[in-house]
Amino acid sequence: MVSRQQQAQLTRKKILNAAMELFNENGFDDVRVIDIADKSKTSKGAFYTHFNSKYEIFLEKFKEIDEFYLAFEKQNAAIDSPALFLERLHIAQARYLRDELGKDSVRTIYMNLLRPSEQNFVSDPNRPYFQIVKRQIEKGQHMGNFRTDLPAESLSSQWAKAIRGNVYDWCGHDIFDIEEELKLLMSILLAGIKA
Amino acid sequence: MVSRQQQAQLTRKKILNAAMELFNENGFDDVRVIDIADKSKTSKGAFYTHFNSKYEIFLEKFKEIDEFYLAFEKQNAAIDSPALFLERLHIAQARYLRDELGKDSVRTIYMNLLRPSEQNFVSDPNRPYFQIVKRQIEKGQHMGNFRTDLPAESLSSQWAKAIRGNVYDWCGHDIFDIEEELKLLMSILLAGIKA
DNA sequence: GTTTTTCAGAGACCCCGGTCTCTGAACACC
DNA sequence: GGTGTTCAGAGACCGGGGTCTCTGAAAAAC
Repeated sequence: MVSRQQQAQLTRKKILNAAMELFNENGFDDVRVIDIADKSKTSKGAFYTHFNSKYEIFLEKFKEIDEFYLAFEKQNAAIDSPALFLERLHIAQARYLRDELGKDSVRTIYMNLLRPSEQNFVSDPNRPYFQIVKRQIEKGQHMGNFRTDLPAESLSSQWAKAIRGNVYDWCGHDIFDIEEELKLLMSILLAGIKA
Repeated sequence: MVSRQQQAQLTRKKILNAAMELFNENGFDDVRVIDIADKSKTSKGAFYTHFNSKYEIFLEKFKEIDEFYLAFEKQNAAIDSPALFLERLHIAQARYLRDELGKDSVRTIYMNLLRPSEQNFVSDPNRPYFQIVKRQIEKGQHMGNFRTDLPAESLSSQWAKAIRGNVYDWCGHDIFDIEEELKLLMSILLAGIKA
């Protein structure tokens, strides 16, 4: 017989796999916790011993977005202009949200981030995204391209908020292409942080 | 006996009043539909003949925000500089959200705006807020203060989105003062739309 | 080896938003 | 006034997220 710990880890994995498949097939709202329990041949009890909520397990899907950012930074280290880097980064981000994750998933995340219990991982300043943006803005300041009346810290957090507004609007609407709108927004933001 | 219509209107009003009191006392999440029915001496059936959801009745509270914008515009018609006008408008808005509505209510609205069924009244371009912002930006363009490579329509909608990002972040966090953050954000946005 | 403790997990249960059905009074028509 | 029709409203019911309790096997204690 396997140890209790091993068994538990296996159960966790079965639940996670079943959930991912179901979310991909049907979207967050149309998957019930009981469906996940059935598909993974476990139970609600098992589900809630391993995850705190249906939303929490959904979030697992998004852990990889940080890898996306880190990969982007590595691949584009050669870009010298911070403005250009930021532009490319965010266009890639917009495409990732639109084409990889999908509007519905992003909507689910943005909704649940406002639940009182959740702490907002999206705007956690330790995430790679922030670090990357901040580094680029610092770089731009040192190069004399960006204004220095505000610290890089402030500029980057304001930048990120504005971007989040774009994402929020996009995922709450039926229409409008996130990439096109993003370009407009960035043309204002970039002009706003230039020296 | 009163007419059926009169009776219905009275019921509607009783429900609305009870709901407003309860929401103010306990906040959206801690008020159940059955509480509203009980307090108004009606029933769930009555509630749902007059309102489509618990959220819909909550929104009634916010209809007045449009009056706030119109009142602001009337009172500040003397401000000649569009940049100054926009700054004052949004600071007043931030205070209104923070002090009149409260973070929790704003959070509830921003959450529910992402429900698939809702159409987003917050970013409806016909609302007074947009009209006001757009008019100021047009004015600034005519005065030669603001850039004209993008139409006022675009500039104002990007502006509004960035502002929404600020509100979204604020109501999803425990900390951070919306007014102070807004000033930082606007210092970037204004610089970004200047000629 | 036997007894005690722990703990993953099954599933009955609770809670609450929203729906459905049924009732009785107001209205329309004669 | 009598008869059929409409519709506001009462409240049973449903669906689904999340909780509680109980069980039986693994781990610990002896």
